[in-house]
Amino acid sequence: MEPPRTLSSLLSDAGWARDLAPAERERVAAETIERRVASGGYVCRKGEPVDHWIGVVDGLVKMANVTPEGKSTTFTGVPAGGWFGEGSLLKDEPRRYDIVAMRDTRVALMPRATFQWLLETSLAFNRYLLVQLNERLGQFIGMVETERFHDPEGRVARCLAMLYNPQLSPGIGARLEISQEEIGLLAGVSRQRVNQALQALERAGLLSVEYGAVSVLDLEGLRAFGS
DNA sequence: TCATTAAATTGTT
DNA sequence: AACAATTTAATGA
Repeated sequence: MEPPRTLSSLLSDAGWARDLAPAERERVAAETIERRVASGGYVCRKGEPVDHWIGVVDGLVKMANVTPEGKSTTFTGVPAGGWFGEGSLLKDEPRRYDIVAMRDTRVALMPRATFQWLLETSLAFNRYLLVQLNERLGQFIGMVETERFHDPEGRVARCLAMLYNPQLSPGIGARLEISQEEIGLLAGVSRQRVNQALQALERAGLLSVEYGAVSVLDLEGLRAFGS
């Protein structure tokens, strides 16, 4: 049923690659490499120089920051089909966050030079980055101005709305492969609470829960839930 | 292909 | 946190 996720499918499904000429697409594919990261491993670490724009071919990663005392704060997750790191790449600064694989994951590494070249030549690429930056900004503003942090339903709803973004991953269907435990790690909620919250959100008609996955039925409803 | 088993995930307490 | 129930994946005949 589900086609296997590959580097080439990630590149062909990506919204920013749609308008590329065949030759341009070939160049991107030739210069982008794939790397496996075991569950719990670092894709990249805070403070490292930024040499790549990174896409998630398969799996799930989280952007997090750990204090020396070991307390970790997770900012957001990136599912298969998502790209990240453009902020540090554009500003030419060291990596600001740790990127940790939440399960066995394959990532695509696009060299800085390729990124720059796309930035200068592709309108679709610029549009994609604009939408992505704006989308993130909106989500973080929502997090700041909302008081709903404390109830699990709001946190889970917000977390899923951030993960499932069809605007950034047009090829992705409504189905989001993620376990309730992983949602708990991202939302900062216990797995049990995630379970309860998902059932409540399902009753509200916003999503449907499946084994090892959830299907988003009403993205706007999810976003509005925490506000 | 089917039956059995192990592993992962879910739902409840 | 612990437990049972359910689903999926793996194995071998």
